[in-house]
Amino acid sequence: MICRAISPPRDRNFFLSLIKQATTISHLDQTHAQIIHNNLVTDNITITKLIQKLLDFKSHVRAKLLFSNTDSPDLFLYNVLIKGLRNSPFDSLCMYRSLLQKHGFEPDNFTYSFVIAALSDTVLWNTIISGLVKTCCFDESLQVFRDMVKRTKSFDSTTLAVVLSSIAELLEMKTGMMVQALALKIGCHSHDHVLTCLVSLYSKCGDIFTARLLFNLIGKPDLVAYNAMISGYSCNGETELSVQLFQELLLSGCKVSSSTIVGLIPVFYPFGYLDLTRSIHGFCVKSNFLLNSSISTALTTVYSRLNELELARKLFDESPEKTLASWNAMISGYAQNGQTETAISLFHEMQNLNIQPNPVTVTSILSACAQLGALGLGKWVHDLIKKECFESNIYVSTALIDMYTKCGSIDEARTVFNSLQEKNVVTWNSMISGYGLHGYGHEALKLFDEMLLSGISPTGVTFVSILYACSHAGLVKEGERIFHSMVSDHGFEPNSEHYACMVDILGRAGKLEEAVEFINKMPIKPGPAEWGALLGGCMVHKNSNLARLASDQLFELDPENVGYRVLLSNIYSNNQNYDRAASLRQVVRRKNLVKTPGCTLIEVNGQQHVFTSSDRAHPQLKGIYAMLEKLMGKMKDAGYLAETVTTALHDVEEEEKEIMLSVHSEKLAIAFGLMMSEEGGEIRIIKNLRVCLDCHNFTKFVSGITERVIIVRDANRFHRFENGACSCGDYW
DNA sequence: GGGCGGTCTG
Repeated sequence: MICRAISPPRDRNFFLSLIKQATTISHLDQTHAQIIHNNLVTDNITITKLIQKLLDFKSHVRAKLLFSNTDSPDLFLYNVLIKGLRNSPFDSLCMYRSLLQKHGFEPDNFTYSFVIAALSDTVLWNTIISGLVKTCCFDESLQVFRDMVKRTKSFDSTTLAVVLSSIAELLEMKTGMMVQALALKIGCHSHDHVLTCLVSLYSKCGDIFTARLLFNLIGKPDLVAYNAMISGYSCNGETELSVQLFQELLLSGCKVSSSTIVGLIPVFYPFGYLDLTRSIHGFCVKSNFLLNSSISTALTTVYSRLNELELARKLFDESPEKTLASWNAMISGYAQNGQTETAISLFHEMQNLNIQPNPVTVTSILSACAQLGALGLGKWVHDLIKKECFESNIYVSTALIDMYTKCGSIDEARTVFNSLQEKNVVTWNSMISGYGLHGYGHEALKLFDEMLLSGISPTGVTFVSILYACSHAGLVKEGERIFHSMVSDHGFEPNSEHYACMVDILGRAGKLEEAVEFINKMPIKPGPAEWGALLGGCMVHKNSNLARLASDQLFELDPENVGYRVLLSNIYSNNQNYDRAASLRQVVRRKNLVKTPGCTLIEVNGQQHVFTSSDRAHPQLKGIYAMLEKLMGKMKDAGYLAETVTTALHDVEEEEKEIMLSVHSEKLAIAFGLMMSEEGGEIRIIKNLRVCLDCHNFTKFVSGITERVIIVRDANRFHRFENGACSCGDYW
């Protein structure tokens, strides 16, 4: 077609006018062919005009191709290209760089104005957005992006890729899909890096199916794309597929990177891939990947989650370059597995090495303090948080609330709660369960309503917390109302924990028959939690027949658990059924089941003291026993009778029982607390088991006689003793 | 263009 149009040789002006008049790309094609025919391709003026016209027609690819075939481009041609490519700022900047590097031209004022025009359109915006993403200001980066879309239409694939990674962090699937639509609109949806970001976004939002479809659209996935997909499978619990893709990558002969391994390590639920973790570990040893701190941190984490703390610690100790994340992984590993003292001592070690903690570190330490009841250390950490300005971090403030409620300072917790600008569902849950722990059922219910009003959706945990609060405050009607609203208003399918809470509510309130009926009507098979709750209710209300029913189920479901046998034995003793009580204890002994020994902790001047039953080890023992004797004398005058019958495990002589009871660990701790504190000061103790009836009674008397407030945290809740009464209303 | 560490129930 083109050949037919070729005419005899013409001069440059002729072609310039042809170019100027061209109204379609095909006109330009014809003109281009004639220029080639007339050997005018080396004429910069003609070629420049041609390129300019191509750029006017937005045919950037053709313009760039023509330019790359130009032997000696001059400054003017460069300027034309930089200006014409301003809507593809990346290309525009590439031209500018090539101008400086390849040809050594001095750019003129026009060059600069064109570069700046390109920059202000897109690159400047992209730089700001990616800067925000790099500093984890994801919300702000989205705001800037929205601004950019509003003010200029010139976002490019780089913008979208950066924004998508931000959206993936925020898990805003809907926004992500809108950006995906924009990508389709401007024709960069099929760009590999955009697709890779989309794979990552869909994986993080849990839609692994779509993620895989998008991955399949990438023609020849590079390592980064593979890494996104491998880690996507892994964090969605598709461990086998993750490993499969990893093997595929290895077979393709590709050299994997540290990111590949980090993504592959199964740190997410479901746990239990110990063998796989060991083989990844082995692979890392062979390929020297353990020198990489990210990999050794990820392995430390997964071993911790598998309860393999020794393996985790070995990795941590052998890691040549410990980052803050390595320390945090190890500390949280200990804290989450209940090795709270080790967590704290590792924290102190870190401090001695002058390594500054970050919000992640203090969150774990606060969790350890909460479990331990270490109020002194918790307050010290709170000061540190204020000093370092970590208060705005939602994890930190939530952990702080949890620490204060579990250390008995519910008012402090509420102060922190009120001061927060941002609260998520976990924050609300912590405060609600805190009120439950302290027996403040009505406050918990009020807070629950406030939470719904503020637009936060409750989770399963919220309902456990609120039902638990109802149970500990004897709020049967309210509990039943919440349970029903959970199903009908919030569309939740109750799980075993929720059913157990309801059994607990009914059982504690003495509605034992109703509780049994409730269990029988459950749509799922009742487990240890439900029967255990029933047994607890039977103990409070001294019903040995139903206790028998519950324990038969429990012994079958959980034969190794001693607690249930002890509970049943207490119920028998209580009904003077000493034979049965004794035979149960025989079973415990014969089966070599170990009863958790009771112990009580008290903090004096920031130092923790632990007492066990009939403790003989404490250096101030003499004083403690003297104090105890003095108290007993005064209490007997006031009408105290040891609750031997209901509490003791053994059918021994009355006097002997009394001696046994008198040395329960909480009594020792209270006596010690009285000795060590100022007149009128509060005493706080923490017990690992549920407080027994006698100790509860004892503490009520002590609070009356000594005019002290005594706060006791037991395995279930808080008791605040004041003027001879307890905040639980003898209901626990 | 991708990766590791943190809060709430029983």
